[in-house]
Amino acid sequence: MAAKTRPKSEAPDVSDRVSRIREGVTAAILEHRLLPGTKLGEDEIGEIYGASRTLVRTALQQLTHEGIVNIEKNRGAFVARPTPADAREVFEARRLIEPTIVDHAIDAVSPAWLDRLQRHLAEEREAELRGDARASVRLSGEFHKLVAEMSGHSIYLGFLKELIARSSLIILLYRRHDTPACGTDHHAGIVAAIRKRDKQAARAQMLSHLNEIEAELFLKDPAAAELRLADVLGA
Amino acid sequence: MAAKTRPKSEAPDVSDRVSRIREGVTAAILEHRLLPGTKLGEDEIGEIYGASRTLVRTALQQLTHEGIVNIEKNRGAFVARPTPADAREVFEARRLIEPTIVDHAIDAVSPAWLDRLQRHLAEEREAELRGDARASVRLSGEFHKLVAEMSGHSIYLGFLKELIARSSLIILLYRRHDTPACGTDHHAGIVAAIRKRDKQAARAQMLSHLNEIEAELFLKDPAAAELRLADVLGA
DNA sequence: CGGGCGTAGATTGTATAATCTTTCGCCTGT
DNA sequence: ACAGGCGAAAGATTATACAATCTACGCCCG
Repeated sequence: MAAKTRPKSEAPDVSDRVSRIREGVTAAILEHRLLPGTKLGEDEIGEIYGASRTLVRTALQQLTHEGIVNIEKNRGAFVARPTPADAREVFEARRLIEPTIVDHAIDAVSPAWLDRLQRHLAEEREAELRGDARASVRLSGEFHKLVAEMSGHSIYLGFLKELIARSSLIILLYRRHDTPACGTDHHAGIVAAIRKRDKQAARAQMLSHLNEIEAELFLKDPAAAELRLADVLGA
Repeated sequence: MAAKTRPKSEAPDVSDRVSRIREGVTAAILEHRLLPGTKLGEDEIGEIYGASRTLVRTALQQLTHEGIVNIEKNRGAFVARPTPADAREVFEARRLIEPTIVDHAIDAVSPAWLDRLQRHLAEEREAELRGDARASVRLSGEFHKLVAEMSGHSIYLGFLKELIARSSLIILLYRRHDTPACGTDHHAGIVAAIRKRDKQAARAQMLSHLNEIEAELFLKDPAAAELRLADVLGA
Protein backbone atom coordinates (compact mmCIF):
# COMPACT_ATOMS: atom_id res chain seq x y z
CA MET A 1 0.00 0.00 0.00
CA ALA A 2 3.02 2.18 -0.06
CA ALA A 3 1.72 3.32 -3.38
CA LYS A 4 2.65 6.98 -3.67
CA THR A 5 3.15 8.37 -0.24
CA ARG A 6 2.69 12.00 -0.92
CA PRO A 7 6.16 13.45 -0.46
CA LYS A 8 6.20 15.34 2.76
CA SER A 9 7.67 18.27 0.89
CA GLU A 10 4.85 20.74 1.12
CA ALA A 11 3.45 22.04 -2.10
CA PRO A 12 1.37 24.49 -0.11
CA ASP A 13 0.26 26.75 -2.86
CA VAL A 14 1.47 26.08 -6.34
CA SER A 15 -1.46 25.51 -8.60
CA ASP A 16 -3.70 25.91 -5.60
CA ARG A 17 -6.41 28.32 -6.51
CA VAL A 18 -6.90 29.74 -3.05
CA SER A 19 -3.19 30.46 -2.82
CA ARG A 20 -3.17 32.09 -6.21
CA ILE A 21 -5.80 34.50 -5.00
CA ARG A 22 -4.06 35.03 -1.71
CA GLU A 23 -0.75 35.78 -3.35
CA GLY A 24 -2.28 37.99 -5.96
CA VAL A 25 -4.04 40.12 -3.40
CA THR A 26 -1.00 40.14 -1.16
CA ALA A 27 1.18 41.34 -3.99
CA ALA A 28 -1.34 44.01 -4.88
CA ILE A 29 -1.41 45.27 -1.32
CA LEU A 30 2.32 45.11 -0.71
CA GLU A 31 3.12 46.75 -4.02
CA HIS A 32 0.84 49.61 -3.17
CA ARG A 33 -1.64 49.00 -5.93
CA LEU A 34 -4.35 48.62 -3.30
CA LEU A 35 -4.30 51.35 -0.71
CA PRO A 36 -5.10 50.78 2.95
CA GLY A 37 -8.79 51.03 3.59
CA THR A 38 -9.74 49.80 0.13
CA LYS A 39 -12.73 47.55 0.12
CA LEU A 40 -12.12 44.05 -1.15
CA GLY A 41 -15.49 42.89 -2.47
CA GLU A 42 -15.85 39.16 -2.69
CA ASP A 43 -17.43 38.84 -6.11
CA GLU A 44 -15.19 41.60 -7.39
CA ILE A 45 -12.10 39.56 -6.62
CA GLY A 46 -13.80 36.35 -7.59
CA GLU A 47 -14.49 37.66 -11.03
CA ILE A 48 -10.89 38.70 -11.52
CA TYR A 49 -9.54 35.29 -10.66
CA GLY A 50 -12.41 33.33 -12.13
CA ALA A 51 -13.25 31.78 -8.80
CA SER A 52 -16.34 31.59 -6.70
CA ARG A 53 -16.79 33.61 -3.56
CA THR A 54 -16.13 30.52 -1.48
CA LEU A 55 -12.48 30.48 -2.49
CA VAL A 56 -12.12 34.24 -2.27
CA ARG A 57 -13.48 34.17 1.24
CA THR A 58 -10.99 31.50 2.27
CA ALA A 59 -8.14 33.55 0.88
CA LEU A 60 -9.30 36.71 2.61
CA GLN A 61 -9.59 34.92 5.92
CA GLN A 62 -6.01 33.75 5.58
CA LEU A 63 -4.89 37.28 4.84
CA THR A 64 -6.65 38.41 7.98
CA HIS A 65 -4.40 36.11 9.96
CA GLU A 66 -1.42 37.69 8.28
CA GLY A 67 -2.56 41.08 9.43
CA ILE A 68 -2.86 42.84 6.11
CA VAL A 69 -6.63 42.54 5.71
CA ASN A 70 -9.39 43.34 8.16
CA ILE A 71 -12.76 41.67 7.98
CA GLU A 72 -15.60 43.61 9.54
CA LYS A 73 -18.64 41.59 10.30
CA ASN A 74 -21.40 42.01 7.77
CA ARG A 75 -19.42 44.72 6.04
CA GLY A 76 -16.71 42.91 4.20
CA ALA A 77 -12.94 42.84 3.87
CA PHE A 78 -10.69 45.88 3.69
CA VAL A 79 -7.00 46.43 3.26
CA ALA A 80 -5.65 46.89 6.77
CA ARG A 81 -4.63 50.33 7.92
CA PRO A 82 -1.98 49.79 10.60
CA THR A 83 -1.80 52.50 13.19
CA PRO A 84 1.48 53.99 14.37
CA ALA A 85 1.04 51.96 17.53
CA ASP A 86 0.78 48.82 15.42
CA ALA A 87 3.89 49.87 13.59
CA ARG A 88 5.86 50.25 16.78
CA GLU A 89 4.72 46.84 17.96
CA VAL A 90 5.69 45.22 14.71
CA PHE A 91 9.16 46.67 14.74
CA GLU A 92 9.69 45.85 18.36
CA ALA A 93 8.79 42.26 17.64
CA ARG A 94 11.15 42.20 14.71
CA ARG A 95 13.98 43.59 16.82
CA LEU A 96 13.35 40.78 19.26
CA ILE A 97 13.06 37.93 16.81
CA GLU A 98 15.28 38.66 13.87
CA PRO A 99 18.64 38.79 15.65
CA THR A 100 17.89 35.35 16.99
CA ILE A 101 16.92 34.20 13.54
CA VAL A 102 20.25 35.36 12.11
CA ASP A 103 21.99 33.45 14.85
CA HIS A 104 20.32 30.24 13.79
CA ALA A 105 20.89 31.01 10.15
CA ILE A 106 24.59 31.14 10.81
CA ASP A 107 24.40 27.72 12.41
CA ALA A 108 22.82 26.44 9.22
CA VAL A 109 25.10 28.21 6.77
CA SER A 110 26.18 26.27 3.69
CA PRO A 111 27.54 27.07 0.26
CA ALA A 112 24.13 26.54 -1.28
CA TRP A 113 22.54 29.01 1.08
CA LEU A 114 25.28 31.56 0.62
CA ASP A 115 24.78 31.31 -3.09
CA ARG A 116 21.07 31.80 -2.70
CA LEU A 117 21.61 34.88 -0.54
CA GLN A 118 24.09 36.27 -3.03
CA ARG A 119 21.71 35.83 -5.91
CA HIS A 120 19.02 37.56 -3.91
CA LEU A 121 21.26 40.54 -3.25
CA ALA A 122 21.88 40.77 -6.96
CA GLU A 123 18.15 40.80 -7.63
CA GLU A 124 17.65 43.53 -5.09
CA ARG A 125 20.40 45.65 -6.54
CA GLU A 126 18.98 45.24 -10.01
CA ALA A 127 15.51 46.31 -8.94
CA GLU A 128 17.01 49.28 -7.15
CA LEU A 129 19.01 50.23 -10.19
CA ARG A 130 16.07 50.31 -12.50
CA GLY A 131 14.09 52.26 -9.93
CA ASP A 132 11.40 49.63 -9.53
CA ALA A 133 10.09 50.60 -6.14
CA ARG A 134 7.47 47.87 -6.06
CA ALA A 135 9.94 45.11 -6.68
CA SER A 136 12.31 46.70 -4.21
CA VAL A 137 9.81 46.58 -1.39
CA ARG A 138 8.90 43.01 -2.20
CA LEU A 139 12.47 41.79 -2.51
CA SER A 140 13.50 43.58 0.63
CA GLY A 141 10.89 41.66 2.58
CA GLU A 142 11.83 38.44 0.89
CA PHE A 143 15.40 38.84 2.03
CA HIS A 144 14.33 38.64 5.63
CA LYS A 145 12.12 35.68 4.89
CA LEU A 146 15.01 33.98 3.18
CA VAL A 147 17.17 34.31 6.28
CA ALA A 148 14.33 32.91 8.37
CA GLU A 149 13.98 29.94 6.05
CA MET A 150 17.67 29.40 6.36
CA SER A 151 17.39 29.27 10.13
CA GLY A 152 15.19 26.21 9.77
CA HIS A 153 12.84 27.35 12.51
CA SER A 154 9.35 27.00 11.17
CA ILE A 155 7.78 28.84 14.07
CA TYR A 156 10.01 31.86 13.67
CA LEU A 157 9.47 31.70 9.94
CA GLY A 158 5.73 31.81 10.37
CA PHE A 159 5.91 34.71 12.77
CA LEU A 160 8.29 36.58 10.55
CA LYS A 161 6.13 36.15 7.48
CA GLU A 162 3.36 37.92 9.30
CA LEU A 163 5.68 40.64 10.56
CA ILE A 164 7.12 41.21 7.10
CA ALA A 165 3.71 41.52 5.50
CA ARG A 166 2.67 44.06 8.08
CA SER A 167 5.98 45.88 7.80
CA SER A 168 5.65 46.30 4.08
CA LEU A 169 2.26 47.83 4.54
CA ILE A 170 3.58 50.07 7.30
CA ILE A 171 6.52 51.24 5.26
CA LEU A 172 4.29 52.14 2.37
CA LEU A 173 2.04 54.08 4.69
CA TYR A 174 4.51 55.93 6.86
CA ARG A 175 7.76 56.20 5.02
CA ARG A 176 9.06 59.72 4.76
CA HIS A 177 9.84 60.73 1.24
CA ASP A 178 12.85 62.80 2.19
CA THR A 179 15.04 59.80 2.89
CA PRO A 180 18.07 59.00 0.79
CA ALA A 181 18.73 55.73 -0.96
CA CYS A 182 17.88 52.82 1.23
CA GLY A 183 19.44 49.79 2.60
CA THR A 184 20.39 47.15 0.15
CA ASP A 185 23.80 47.78 1.61
CA HIS A 186 22.50 46.69 4.97
CA HIS A 187 21.44 43.41 3.52
CA ALA A 188 24.83 42.97 1.93
CA GLY A 189 26.48 43.64 5.26
CA ILE A 190 24.32 41.07 6.96
CA VAL A 191 25.16 38.49 4.35
CA ALA A 192 28.83 39.28 4.79
CA ALA A 193 28.53 38.67 8.52
CA ILE A 194 26.71 35.43 7.88
CA ARG A 195 29.43 34.35 5.51
CA LYS A 196 32.04 35.03 8.17
CA ARG A 197 29.87 33.19 10.67
CA ASP A 198 30.19 36.20 12.94
CA LYS A 199 27.08 36.06 15.07
CA GLN A 200 27.89 39.18 17.03
CA ALA A 201 28.23 41.27 13.90
CA ALA A 202 25.23 39.71 12.23
CA ARG A 203 22.96 40.39 15.18
CA ALA A 204 24.23 43.92 15.49
CA GLN A 205 23.79 44.66 11.82
CA MET A 206 20.32 43.20 11.74
CA LEU A 207 19.35 45.29 14.71
CA SER A 208 20.69 48.52 13.32
CA HIS A 209 19.10 47.73 9.99
CA LEU A 210 15.71 47.43 11.65
CA ASN A 211 16.28 50.56 13.67
CA GLU A 212 17.16 52.47 10.58
CA ILE A 213 14.06 51.31 8.77
CA GLU A 214 11.90 52.40 11.66
CA ALA A 215 13.76 55.68 11.92
CA GLU A 216 12.77 56.42 8.35
CA LEU A 217 9.12 56.27 9.30
CA PHE A 218 6.99 59.15 10.35
CA LEU A 219 4.89 57.60 13.07
CA LYS A 220 2.41 60.31 13.84
CA ASP A 221 -1.11 59.52 12.85
CA PRO A 222 -1.38 60.89 9.35
CA ALA A 223 -5.11 61.18 9.44
CA ALA A 224 -4.83 61.80 13.14
CA ALA A 225 -7.99 63.85 13.20
CA GLU A 226 -10.35 61.25 11.84
CA LEU A 227 -8.72 58.39 13.65
CA ARG A 228 -8.97 60.17 16.96
CA LEU A 229 -12.56 60.90 16.20
CA ALA A 230 -13.26 57.25 15.57
CA ASP A 231 -11.53 56.27 18.77
CA VAL A 232 -13.36 58.84 20.80
CA LEU A 233 -16.72 57.87 19.44
CA GLY A 234 -15.94 54.23 19.96
CA ALA A 235 -15.04 54.81 23.61
CA MET B 1 -26.54 56.66 15.05
CA ALA B 2 -23.95 56.09 17.66
CA ALA B 3 -26.23 53.29 18.66
CA LYS B 4 -23.93 50.49 19.63
CA THR B 5 -20.59 51.11 18.06
CA ARG B 6 -18.96 47.83 18.78
CA PRO B 7 -16.41 48.64 21.46
CA LYS B 8 -12.95 48.12 20.09
CA SER B 9 -12.37 45.70 22.91
CA GLU B 10 -12.49 42.49 21.00
CA ALA B 11 -15.52 40.41 21.52
CA PRO B 12 -14.07 38.06 18.97
CA ASP B 13 -16.21 35.12 19.64
CA VAL B 14 -19.09 35.39 21.99
CA SER B 15 -22.31 34.30 20.36
CA ASP B 16 -20.41 33.80 17.13
CA ARG B 17 -21.15 30.36 15.88
CA VAL B 18 -17.83 29.78 14.20
CA SER B 19 -16.06 30.73 17.39
CA ARG B 20 -18.26 28.44 19.43
CA ILE B 21 -17.14 25.58 17.27
CA ARG B 22 -13.53 26.68 17.33
CA GLU B 23 -13.47 26.96 21.07
CA GLY B 24 -15.28 23.73 21.59
CA VAL B 25 -12.85 21.81 19.46
CA THR B 26 -9.90 23.65 20.97
CA ALA B 27 -11.03 22.78 24.46
CA ALA B 28 -11.53 19.17 23.48
CA ILE B 29 -8.04 18.97 22.05
CA LEU B 30 -6.31 20.82 24.85
CA GLU B 31 -8.13 18.88 27.52
CA HIS B 32 -7.00 15.67 25.94
CA ARG B 33 -10.43 14.41 25.02
CA LEU B 34 -9.33 14.32 21.39
CA LEU B 35 -5.98 12.62 20.92
CA PRO B 36 -3.42 13.73 18.35
CA GLY B 37 -4.09 12.13 15.01
CA THR B 38 -7.82 11.94 15.55
CA LYS B 39 -9.81 12.65 12.44
CA LEU B 40 -12.12 15.64 12.65
CA GLY B 41 -14.87 14.94 10.16
CA GLU B 42 -16.78 17.96 8.96
CA ASP B 43 -20.22 16.41 9.06
CA GLU B 44 -19.46 14.87 12.42
CA ILE B 45 -18.59 18.19 14.03
CA GLY B 46 -21.31 20.02 12.20
CA GLU B 47 -23.93 17.72 13.58
CA ILE B 48 -22.67 18.16 17.12
CA TYR B 49 -22.88 21.93 16.95
CA GLY B 50 -25.92 22.08 14.71
CA ALA B 51 -24.05 23.94 12.03
CA SER B 52 -23.43 23.40 8.36
CA ARG B 53 -20.12 22.30 7.00
CA THR B 54 -19.38 25.84 5.87
CA LEU B 55 -18.98 27.03 9.43
CA VAL B 56 -17.14 23.95 10.58
CA ARG B 57 -14.69 24.33 7.77
CA THR B 58 -14.02 27.94 8.69
CA ALA B 59 -13.37 26.97 12.29
CA LEU B 60 -11.02 24.17 11.31
CA GLN B 61 -9.06 26.47 9.05
CA GLN B 62 -8.59 28.88 11.91
CA LEU B 63 -7.37 26.07 14.12
CA THR B 64 -4.86 25.16 11.46
CA HIS B 65 -3.38 28.62 11.81
CA GLU B 66 -3.12 28.05 15.55
CA GLY B 67 -1.12 24.93 14.90
CA ILE B 68 -3.29 22.40 16.68
CA VAL B 69 -5.07 20.99 13.61
CA ASN B 70 -3.64 19.78 10.34
CA ILE B 71 -5.67 19.77 7.16
CA GLU B 72 -4.61 17.29 4.53
CA LYS B 73 -5.94 17.96 1.10
CA ASN B 74 -8.85 15.76 0.15
CA ARG B 75 -8.38 13.79 3.32
CA GLY B 76 -9.73 16.04 6.01
CA ALA B 77 -8.69 17.63 9.29
CA PHE B 78 -6.78 15.88 12.05
CA VAL B 79 -5.63 16.81 15.49
CA ALA B 80 -2.02 17.87 15.09
CA ARG B 81 0.76 15.60 16.29
CA PRO B 82 3.69 17.88 17.11
CA THR B 83 7.08 16.28 16.74
CA PRO B 84 9.83 16.64 19.34
CA ALA B 85 11.48 19.05 16.94
CA ASP B 86 8.32 21.14 16.91
CA ALA B 87 8.29 21.03 20.67
CA ARG B 88 11.82 22.36 20.93
CA GLU B 89 11.01 25.15 18.52
CA VAL B 90 7.94 26.14 20.45
CA PHE B 91 9.75 26.33 23.74
CA GLU B 92 12.65 28.19 22.27
CA ALA B 93 10.25 30.77 20.92
CA ARG B 94 8.56 31.04 24.27
CA ARG B 95 11.89 31.54 26.02
CA LEU B 96 12.58 34.36 23.62
CA ILE B 97 9.22 36.10 23.79
CA GLU B 98 7.81 35.62 27.24
CA PRO B 99 10.53 37.35 29.27
CA THR B 100 9.98 40.40 27.10
CA ILE B 101 6.26 40.12 27.62
CA VAL B 102 6.67 40.11 31.39
CA ASP B 103 8.79 43.20 31.08
CA HIS B 104 6.00 45.03 29.34
CA ALA B 105 3.43 43.66 31.72
CA ILE B 106 5.32 45.25 34.58
CA ASP B 107 5.18 48.57 32.76
CA ALA B 108 1.41 48.20 32.61
CA VAL B 109 0.86 46.99 36.13
CA SER B 110 -2.17 48.33 37.98
CA PRO B 111 -4.28 47.29 40.97
CA ALA B 112 -6.95 45.94 38.66
CA TRP B 113 -4.48 43.73 36.84
CA LEU B 114 -2.87 42.52 40.05
CA ASP B 115 -6.29 41.57 41.30
CA ARG B 116 -7.02 39.71 38.13
CA LEU B 117 -3.76 37.81 38.37
CA GLN B 118 -4.41 36.98 41.99
CA ARG B 119 -7.84 35.62 41.21
CA HIS B 120 -6.36 33.53 38.45
CA LEU B 121 -3.80 32.04 40.81
CA ALA B 122 -6.62 31.11 43.15
CA GLU B 123 -8.46 29.38 40.33
CA GLU B 124 -5.35 27.45 39.41
CA ARG B 125 -4.76 26.36 42.99
CA GLU B 126 -8.33 25.23 43.31
CA ALA B 127 -8.18 23.12 40.16
CA GLU B 128 -4.91 21.65 41.34
CA LEU B 129 -6.41 20.86 44.72
CA ARG B 130 -9.33 18.96 43.36
CA GLY B 131 -7.02 17.09 40.99
CA ASP B 132 -8.71 18.39 37.85
CA ALA B 133 -5.88 17.86 35.40
CA ARG B 134 -7.85 19.17 32.45
CA ALA B 135 -8.68 22.44 34.10
CA SER B 136 -5.12 22.69 35.33
CA VAL B 137 -3.65 22.48 31.87
CA ARG B 138 -6.14 25.00 30.57
CA LEU B 139 -5.67 27.48 33.38
CA SER B 140 -1.92 27.17 33.25
CA GLY B 141 -1.98 28.24 29.64
CA GLU B 142 -4.41 31.01 30.36
CA PHE B 143 -2.06 32.44 32.95
CA HIS B 144 0.53 33.10 30.30
CA LYS B 145 -2.07 34.59 28.00
CA LEU B 146 -3.22 36.83 30.83
CA VAL B 147 0.28 38.24 31.27
CA ALA B 148 0.48 38.82 27.53
CA GLU B 149 -2.83 40.68 27.55
CA MET B 150 -1.52 42.75 30.38
CA SER B 151 1.51 43.72 28.34
CA GLY B 152 -0.79 45.38 25.85
CA HIS B 153 1.17 44.12 22.88
CA SER B 154 -1.31 42.64 20.48
CA ILE B 155 1.38 41.14 18.27
CA TYR B 156 3.03 39.32 21.11
CA LEU B 157 -0.36 38.26 22.37
CA GLY B 158 -1.25 36.74 19.05
CA PHE B 159 2.04 34.90 18.82
CA LEU B 160 1.74 33.67 22.36
CA LYS B 161 -1.77 32.36 21.86
CA GLU B 162 -0.45 30.14 19.14
CA LEU B 163 2.54 29.05 21.19
CA ILE B 164 0.34 28.25 24.18
CA ALA B 165 -2.05 26.15 22.16
CA ARG B 166 0.81 24.18 20.72
CA SER B 167 2.46 23.89 24.11
CA SER B 168 -0.61 22.41 25.70
CA LEU B 169 -0.75 19.78 23.02
CA ILE B 170 2.96 19.10 23.40
CA ILE B 171 2.74 18.77 27.16
CA LEU B 172 -0.10 16.31 26.87
CA LEU B 173 1.91 14.28 24.38
CA TYR B 174 5.34 14.27 25.90
CA ARG B 175 5.02 14.90 29.60
CA ARG B 176 6.71 12.32 31.74
CA HIS B 177 4.45 10.84 34.31
CA ASP B 178 7.13 10.55 36.95
CA THR B 179 7.21 14.24 37.69
CA PRO B 180 6.14 15.67 41.00
CA ALA B 181 3.53 18.32 41.54
CA CYS B 182 3.87 21.08 39.05
CA GLY B 183 4.32 24.75 38.86
CA THR B 184 1.49 26.79 40.20
CA ASP B 185 4.18 28.02 42.55
CA HIS B 186 6.12 29.33 39.59
CA HIS B 187 3.16 31.37 38.53
CA ALA B 188 2.80 32.73 42.02
CA GLY B 189 6.45 33.69 42.01
CA ILE B 190 6.08 35.49 38.72
CA VAL B 191 3.10 37.40 40.02
CA ALA B 192 5.06 38.35 43.10
CA ALA B 193 7.85 39.73 40.95
CA ILE B 194 5.34 41.64 38.86
CA ARG B 195 3.82 43.09 42.00
CA LYS B 196 7.24 44.27 43.11
CA ARG B 197 7.85 45.62 39.62
CA ASP B 198 11.11 43.71 39.61
CA LYS B 199 11.78 43.10 35.95
CA GLN B 200 15.00 41.22 36.51
CA ALA B 201 13.34 38.73 38.82
CA ALA B 202 10.26 38.42 36.65
CA ARG B 203 12.25 37.65 33.54
CA ALA B 204 14.41 35.17 35.39
CA GLN B 205 11.48 33.39 36.93
CA MET B 206 9.62 33.22 33.67
CA LEU B 207 12.67 31.76 31.99
CA SER B 208 13.28 29.13 34.62
CA HIS B 209 9.60 28.30 34.63
CA LEU B 210 9.70 27.58 30.92
CA ASN B 211 12.90 25.62 31.26
CA GLU B 212 11.39 23.52 33.95
CA ILE B 213 8.32 22.76 31.89
CA GLU B 214 10.46 21.68 28.99
CA ALA B 215 12.69 19.64 31.27
CA GLU B 216 9.65 17.66 32.32
CA LEU B 217 9.12 16.52 28.76
CA PHE B 218 10.50 13.40 27.21
CA LEU B 219 11.45 14.60 23.77
CA LYS B 220 12.49 11.43 22.06
CA ASP B 221 10.23 10.38 19.27
CA PRO B 222 7.74 8.13 20.99
CA ALA B 223 6.84 6.23 17.88
CA ALA B 224 10.32 6.81 16.63
CA ALA B 225 10.29 3.65 14.59
CA GLU B 226 7.26 4.40 12.50
CA LEU B 227 8.10 8.04 12.11
CA ARG B 228 11.58 7.23 10.89
CA LEU B 229 10.09 4.78 8.50
CA ALA B 230 7.70 7.35 7.14
CA ASP B 231 10.50 9.86 6.73
CA VAL B 232 12.71 7.40 4.95
CA LEU B 233 10.00 6.31 2.60
CA GLY B 234 9.01 9.87 1.97
CA ALA B 235 12.56 10.85 1.11
C1' DC C 1 -5.06 -19.32 -1.20
C1' DG C 2 -2.91 -14.72 -1.80
C1' DG C 3 -2.53 -10.50 -4.27
C1' DG C 4 -4.06 -6.90 -7.44
C1' DC C 5 -7.60 -4.40 -9.78
C1' DG C 6 -12.21 -2.30 -10.02
C1' DT C 7 -16.22 -0.50 -8.33
C1' DA C 8 -19.11 1.43 -4.43
C1' DG C 9 -19.48 4.30 -0.51
C1' DA C 10 -18.03 8.05 2.01
C1' DT C 11 -15.83 12.48 2.54
C1' DT C 12 -13.88 16.62 1.03
C1' DG C 13 -13.69 20.57 -2.40
C1' DT C 14 -16.31 23.93 -5.06
C1' DA C 15 -20.22 26.34 -6.77
C1' DT C 16 -24.72 28.08 -6.39
C1' DA C 17 -28.77 29.47 -4.06
C1' DA C 18 -31.36 31.35 -0.08
C1' DT C 19 -31.40 34.40 4.03
C1' DC C 20 -30.25 38.26 6.53
C1' DT C 21 -27.82 42.70 7.57
C1' DT C 22 -26.49 47.01 6.32
C1' DT C 23 -26.62 51.07 3.65
C1' DC C 24 -28.28 54.64 0.91
C1' DG C 25 -31.83 57.03 -1.61
C1' DC C 26 -36.31 58.92 -1.44
C1' DC C 27 -40.39 60.41 0.54
C1' DT C 28 -43.22 62.41 3.92
C1' DG C 29 -44.31 65.35 7.74
C1' DT C 30 -43.35 69.23 10.33
C1' DA D 1 -36.18 73.27 3.87
C1' DC D 2 -34.67 69.79 6.80
C1' DA D 3 -35.03 65.76 10.00
C1' DG D 4 -36.48 61.32 10.38
C1' DG D 5 -38.04 57.06 8.72
C1' DC D 6 -39.40 53.69 5.18
C1' DG D 7 -37.93 50.69 1.41
C1' DA D 8 -35.16 48.77 -2.03
C1' DA D 9 -30.63 47.28 -3.47
C1' DA D 10 -26.04 45.63 -2.53
C1' DG D 11 -23.34 42.60 -0.25
C1' DA D 12 -22.15 39.28 3.51
C1' DT D 13 -23.36 35.11 5.89
C1' DT D 14 -25.08 30.56 5.89
C1' DA D 15 -27.00 26.43 3.82
C1' DT D 16 -27.43 23.16 0.26
C1' DA D 17 -26.41 20.87 -3.99
C1' DC D 18 -23.04 19.04 -7.13
C1' DA D 19 -18.38 17.42 -8.55
C1' DA D 20 -13.95 15.39 -7.49
C1' DT D 21 -11.24 12.48 -4.76
C1' DC D 22 -9.98 9.02 -1.59
C1' DT D 23 -10.80 4.60 1.10
C1' DA D 24 -12.34 0.11 1.45
C1' DC D 25 -14.35 -3.96 0.31
C1' DG D 26 -14.95 -7.68 -2.81
C1' DC D 27 -14.18 -10.16 -6.96
C1' DC D 28 -11.23 -12.17 -10.27
C1' DC D 29 -6.97 -14.10 -11.71
C1' DG D 30 -2.59 -16.34 -11.03
